[in-house]
Amino acid sequence: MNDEGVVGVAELLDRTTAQTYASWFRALADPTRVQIVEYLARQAQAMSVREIVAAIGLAQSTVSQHLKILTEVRFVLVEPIGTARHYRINDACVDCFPSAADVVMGRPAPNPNGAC
Amino acid sequence: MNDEGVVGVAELLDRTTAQTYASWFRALADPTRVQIVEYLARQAQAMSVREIVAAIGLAQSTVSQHLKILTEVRFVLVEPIGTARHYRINDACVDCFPSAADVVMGRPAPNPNGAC
DNA sequence: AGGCTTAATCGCCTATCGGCGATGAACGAT
DNA sequence: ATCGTTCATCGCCGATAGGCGATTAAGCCT
Repeated sequence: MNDEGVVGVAELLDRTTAQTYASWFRALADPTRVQIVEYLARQAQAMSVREIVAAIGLAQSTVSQHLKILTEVRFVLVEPIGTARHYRINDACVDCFPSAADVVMGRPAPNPNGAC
Repeated sequence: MNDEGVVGVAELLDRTTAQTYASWFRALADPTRVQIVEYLARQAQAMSVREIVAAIGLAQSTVSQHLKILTEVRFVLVEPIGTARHYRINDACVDCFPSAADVVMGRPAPNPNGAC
């Protein structure tokens, strides 16, 4: 038995789109980053790294690394204030964050490196 | 300078909830799994592993591993048919897949191991 | 200038991930 | 009983991720 009994020929979702989706989801695929995002969202103003470190309870270098990942997908925004840097949630990116339904419908993924 | 100039005291999102969120997002944090999900969603009936392997173009063991990860969060469902196993999308899980807004609002995460 | 604070970066370590081929279990057909 | 098919699992490998401490750079304040 070796036929090609495929129903719909069904091209695969192109790899680039799949990778873009994956990079979005990877940003929230770590519990620490989930905590950081939820924490930042609950703050009225932008927070310094020192404050975030105090809240999260991990080393400053670790938190800094997570913040870098989150800013790379524009999930959080930075504003330099003197020697400090203030981080805050990017509400636009929260809105355009893809859903599973987007994946399932094969919708084009929002570009994490461009404007949301 | 060492005061606690925090605005809202702001408890951290509990680690268990954060981990549940992370495991949801991790399921779609790989481009191959995104392709598998999108492919399955576009099929009328459930597909055998052999068919999925043919579509994806990776080794059978690799695809099998990805399917295991996707079934663990109930993202896809399995039905054994003789010696084969037929996989299909779990529409309920697609619907309850968390959004970034859910994380930001600190909503309780849907349980990936229970019913969706 | 010198010292303090803040935060990014570097190097290291361990754990996990994603790929593979090989093996083996389960089942249908002969 | 034996063979073929289907698929999960195992062991291996290189690459990546996540944690840490130490270092470095950049501002501020005396």
